[in-house]
This record gives sequence, structure tokens and C-alpha cells, in this order.
Amino acid sequence: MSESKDFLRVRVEEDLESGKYQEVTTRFPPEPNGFPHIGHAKSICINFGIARDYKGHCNLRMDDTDPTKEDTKYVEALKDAVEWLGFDWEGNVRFTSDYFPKLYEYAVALIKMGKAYVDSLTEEEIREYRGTVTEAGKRSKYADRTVEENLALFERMKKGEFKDGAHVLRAKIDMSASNMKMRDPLLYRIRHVHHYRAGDTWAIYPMYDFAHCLSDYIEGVTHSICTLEFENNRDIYDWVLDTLGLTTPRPYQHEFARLGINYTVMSKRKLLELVEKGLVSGWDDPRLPTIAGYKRRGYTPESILNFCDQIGIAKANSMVDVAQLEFAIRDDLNTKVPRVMCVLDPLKVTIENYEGSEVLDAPYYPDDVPKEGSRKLPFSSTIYIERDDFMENPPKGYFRLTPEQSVRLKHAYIITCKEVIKDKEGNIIEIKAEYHPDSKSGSDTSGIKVKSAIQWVSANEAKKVEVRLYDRLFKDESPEGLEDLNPDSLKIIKDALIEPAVIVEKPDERFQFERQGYFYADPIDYSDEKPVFNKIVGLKDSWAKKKQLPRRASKSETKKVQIDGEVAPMSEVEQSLFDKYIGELNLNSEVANTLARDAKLSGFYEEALSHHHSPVGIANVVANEVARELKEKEVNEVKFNTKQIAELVKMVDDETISTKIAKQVFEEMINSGESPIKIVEAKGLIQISDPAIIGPIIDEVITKNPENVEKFKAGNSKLLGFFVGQVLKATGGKANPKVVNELVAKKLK
RNA sequence: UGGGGUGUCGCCAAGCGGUAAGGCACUGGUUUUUGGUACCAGUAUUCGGGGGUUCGAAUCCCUCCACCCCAUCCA
Repeated sequence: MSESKDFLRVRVEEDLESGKYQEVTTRFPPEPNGFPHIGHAKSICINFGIARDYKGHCNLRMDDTDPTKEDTKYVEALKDAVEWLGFDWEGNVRFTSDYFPKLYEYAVALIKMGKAYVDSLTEEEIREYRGTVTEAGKRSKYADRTVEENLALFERMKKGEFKDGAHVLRAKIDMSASNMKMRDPLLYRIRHVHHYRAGDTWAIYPMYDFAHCLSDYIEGVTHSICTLEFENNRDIYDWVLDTLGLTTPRPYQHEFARLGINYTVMSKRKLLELVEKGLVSGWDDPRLPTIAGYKRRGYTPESILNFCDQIGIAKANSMVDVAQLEFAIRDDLNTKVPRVMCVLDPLKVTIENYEGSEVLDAPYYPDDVPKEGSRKLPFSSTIYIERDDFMENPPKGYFRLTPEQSVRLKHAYIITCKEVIKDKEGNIIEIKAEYHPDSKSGSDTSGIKVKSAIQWVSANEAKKVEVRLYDRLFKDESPEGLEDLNPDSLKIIKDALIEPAVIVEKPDERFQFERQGYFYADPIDYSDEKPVFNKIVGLKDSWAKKKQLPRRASKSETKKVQIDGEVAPMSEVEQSLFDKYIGELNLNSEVANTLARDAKLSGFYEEALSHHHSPVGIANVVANEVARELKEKEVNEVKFNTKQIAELVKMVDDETISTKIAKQVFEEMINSGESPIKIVEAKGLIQISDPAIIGPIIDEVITKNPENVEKFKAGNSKLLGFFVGQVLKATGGKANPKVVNELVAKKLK
């Protein structure tokens, strides 16, 4: 785990420490209407991970409130995904549909409180009445039905007496709320549809906003973690729980940014489209970012877990580079998986001076992987090497076989090219070579230096295998649609050649094909007669990188131009205030502007001024510190008053306290409402300006940090702040920073 | 346009008034019978822009800009 905690864990810890909850309970609440993808994996890691880290619980809950979309096959896929990632949901899988009876009771309770009503507007009318983001909506005429009427109607809705869409149950909140979600949200709709689990018992189904918060509550969830797009729904979440009087301990919703990865798509809609149009082979197509896809491709659960851990959790919309995922799987497999040799694009090599055959012993793992194991490797005069590993006219820096350059056959001998055989078209079809008998791997006395060792297979013993090479599904970094599909996302090699041990011994299901990448025996199509391997990910290839030298020359460095918008003009009153502040009171224009434009602040300012005439000092405190407190609160809601602020500024003016201490005192005033003079007295915060006291403290800091002294003297002037900070810390902030600054600068010279 | 969010290196992401963490990617170098791995080194005088407060600002204040979400009887 990374050393810094994410904001969710910080929050959970706070809530546990404050005693808000005894134990943390989270939940992973997917709707079973599609296959889970790696975005779900992130959510799974967060929810189950937090439960694990804080010894709490995490439920797996199917949020199945829309019978038209959900299906059992998706719940199975969801369960598989959670299990595969190694998490345990303790007990049964939960289903929102199991709570339908309870949910119905809550709805009735809301109706009885007069907080919900049956609306009979048409769908279009409801939309119209909702208004727009800038215009308020208007309430339906059905909103003032009596409680009895609503109860009766709702009961009949439940019994299935009405057609779909005839009525809905809505919360009675506020049709002019600036949050659109709060404009009398729908709670229940009529659906004469078979539910994959609840069967035909219900004719009405709850909406997400009603069901979700209550399901959380029913399960004793403490932290309801969801993605950013639900931020607007948080108000309803709280409204439902609050108005139903469902108090402590109750769940609260927290949102994080969903995962985006480049060169792929993550939305269920787009994934479904790919599957349904047959553009991929199914939900488990190895090119898909679905859990089933990664699993089929050969990714390990550990690699996905590590990936999720590495990308972190935050609230900024982001697009993670696939390279990060690819790193995670390489990193995991590197230490786990046997190395074997497979030739994808075979080129025949005849070793003319070799006779007979032999069997070499070759370790499965390189020296830097602490694992044991080896296999028998047949060698003979006819072998195949990778077509790429021979070049007749090599570019500079080519390390492999050429007419002039020998190579080592990995685990075997060094060979030298003697002749290049071509067909009529001039294609190379065979290499005639010679081997060096005294260059045998492990007992090489030949003294020949080669630049690389390449993979090969012996022609007679090699097995034919199918290898499926996968590449990114889309050619565009952030694909818009099907037109961005990568036409080369799948390449099938029907007759690759692999060393026999892989097929006969089956030492593992995942391998590194030496110098090529990591591969996985396809769990479905693989058979002994017809082995099939999926490419999981390629090895990093700095040679390939070097070849595509034409670095993107034009970096198209279009420095974004910042456009400055219009600043709203001041009203006449504000303008005259502004003029007065600048002219009479000598404030700088920025502070004057802040004060003049805010009636609350200017009122506060002028009153404080009447207690202590220090126009600039008070203005600065009001415009910078008081402003923060008055953003969300009214003057009478705040614990401090103008007189106290005046006193505070007076102490700064007298140099009784430093501005740094003044801020600290102000914080205290916000919380306690205590007078600043008392706070300073009680805590002994009077400023220390005497160099005789400060000097020794500085000396101590200097002797404790010899390295930083060096750096400072070497020219790192930023460190002045470090020393000043240390001294201030040592004096509890009381040292006069100006004096400290001067003294430190002098002493370090 | 009203409301709710978010802007720190090419990509993620810490940081919450006192020396700009870390990972991926990238660039050198060392080791290497994988052009892999491992290891070492390098990479933000600067935190969306502009002002202000402060001895000191990525962090506090003001202001502007950009992007995302919300007007499904989806979740």
C-alpha cells in the first residue's frame, strides 16, 4: 500500500476515532445489467479494501430496482469478479429486491408524513414541469392530494390496478430547488414486468434514489461510497434518511472519480454495443476492459489489485495510461512465471557442421528470479529462429544474427551465418550456419563475444501452437465510437512453434515467451491437440523504441491562452465605498474591492473600525480571515464580534503578538468565542523579539541541521524558510518572525 | 445560463502556511546468455491565470479561466 492515505480512508479513520461509528461497513452495489469492468474493480478494491483495512465489513449488493434491464447472468459475473479479485462478502449476496417490502413501508411512512404524493401527470408533463437548470419548475396539481387519497392510490398502484406510467410516487421537496435532483424526485414507478428475482409479485418498483440510501441504512452501512456523478444525488440521500427520522448510526455518501483508461471504453452502453454487434467475441474477449476479459487474457488478480492501488483515489476526473496497467501485469508475472522459447515467425536455420542431436538442460527461470526448475531442451541441426532475428543488411545497433555477426542460441551454442538462401522473389527462406562446438552454454570456452542470445526451437521436436496476439482495442486514445476501433487489435498466428516441454510438461499456464512477452494458455480454447496461447502483454522493447526514431518532432506546443473574463461592474453604493476605502482609508485596491463588493464584510469592517481605528490592519484581517468565516455564515451566527477583531488587530499593531500568532488566536476565537486578549494571556502567546532569547534557539537549529546549512551556503536560498520555520516551531510560533529572519540570515552568512 | 464538483511534471497522485512525496512513462549509466529484470542517476525555481494578505503561499482571501456532472418513470 502506498504511504499516503486517500481521502476516503482519512474520512473513515476520522469517523472511527470520533466514535461516530464503532465499526465500518461498506458495500459494493452494482446493478446486474452488464459485465463488470476494471472500473468496477476499482470500486471493489475501495469498498472491500477499506473494510479489510479497518476490520469492518463489506456487502456485495445487487442494486436491482429496474426489472427491465437486469439478469441473473450478470449477478453471476459480478460474484465471479469479486471472488476472483480475492474478496469475500461474508454471508449472502444482498439484493435490493429483497428489501422491496421494507421499502414499501418506508414509502407509506413518507406519504403519511405528507412528504410524498402520487402524481398522475404524464411522463412528458413531468419533464416539462421540472423546469430547466436556469428556470424553476412548477408543482403538479396532484401534489395536494390528501394523505388518504395518496395512501389509497399507492396501495392500488402496488396491487397492479393501473397501467404502466399512469401514476408515480414522488417526494414532496422543492420544485424550484437549484439542484435539479431535488425537484420532487420520483420514488416509485409502475412496471408490469417480470423481475428476474422478485418474479411477478410487484407492479411497482422503487427508484435508485429512494432504494439506495434505505438499502444502505437497512444493511447498517456507514460509508456509502460511489462515483462522482452521484454528487447531486447526495441531497436526496440525506433528505430521505433525515425526513424518515433514520438517525444514528446512519450512512453518509462519499464520492470518488471513476476510472478511465485510454485506448478503451468503459461505459456499459459502449461495451454492450461491442458485444452485441459481434465486434468482439463476447464479454470475455481478451481485448475488453471487462474483468472477464482480463481474466481470459491472462491478467492475474494481483496485478489488477496492484494497479488499483497504484492509481490512487481522488476526485479529479482522470484518464489513466494503459502503460500503468501493463506495468502492473509485467511486474507481477516477472517473478512468477517460467521462461520458455516460442518462435512466432519461423525462419529455418540449418547448422551444417552439427550432426545428430542432443538434449540440453535449461532452467525455467533466469538468475534474478529466485525459483527452481528446468526442462529438457532438444537440439539438432535443423532449427527455427525468429525471422526478425536475422538481417542481411542490418541497421546500426542491431545485435542479432547477420552475415557478419554471430549470435548465441539461448541455452545452446553460438552460431555464425554462412549462407543466405532466397526464393525466386528474393525472400529469405533459409540460413545455412555453423555452430561453435566449444561455445556450449554453461561451458563456453570459445571466447567469442556475441551481442545477444535469441530464442529458437528444434525443428523435429517443436510443437505447433496457435498464438493470439492482442493489441489495444481502439487506435484512438480517447475513442469516440466504432470508427476508432483498431483494425489490428487481434492477430492470430496459426503455426507458431514452441519447445515441447511447454506442451508435454505443462509447468504452468502462464509463460514468458523469451524476449517476446507474457502468454496465457487460453482457458477455453486450449486443448492438447490444439494448444492456444493468448498474449497478455509484451515485454518492454527498447530496440523497437529506438527504431521508430522519428520522435514526434512537432510537439504542437500550443500554450493555452488564458482569457480573462469581464469583471462585473460595481453598484453605485459599492463604488462609493470602494472610493472611500482607497481615498480616505488608504487600503490597497484589492482589499478595498473585496470589502466594498460584500455588504456583510463592509458592514463588519466599519463596525470594527469604530472600536479601534486601524484601517489597514483591520481591513486585511476582515478581507482575508473574517471573509472565510462569513462565506457560509451570517454575522450573527459566528462566535466572534467586531470588537474582538478590533482587539486582535490592536495587539498586532502594538506588536504584542505576531501576525502568525494572530491567525492562531483567530482560529481559537472562531471555536470558543473567547476574547483575543484572554486567549493570548491564557496561552502565553506574547511575542518574543529579544535576540538574546532567539539567538540560542537558532544556534541549536543550525547545529541540528548541518546538511541543510551546507545546502544553504551552497546557494539554496529556499532553505531560509526552512530555518525560520524550525525556529518558529521551537518557540511555539511565538518568536518574532522578522527578528528570526534577520538573525538566521546573519548567522548563516 | 442556475447548482454541484475538479484543476500540482507527458499520465496518475501526495501535500492542508515553513526544503514541491511517490508510481507509470521518458533519458542516461551499471549488471545481464531475455535489447527483459534489478540497481544507480536525471527529469516541476513551480502548483490553471492574475492580483492580494504574510517574514514566508500549491496551501489563506479576491477575481477570472478551463473541464466534468445534473433537466431518464436508468443506476
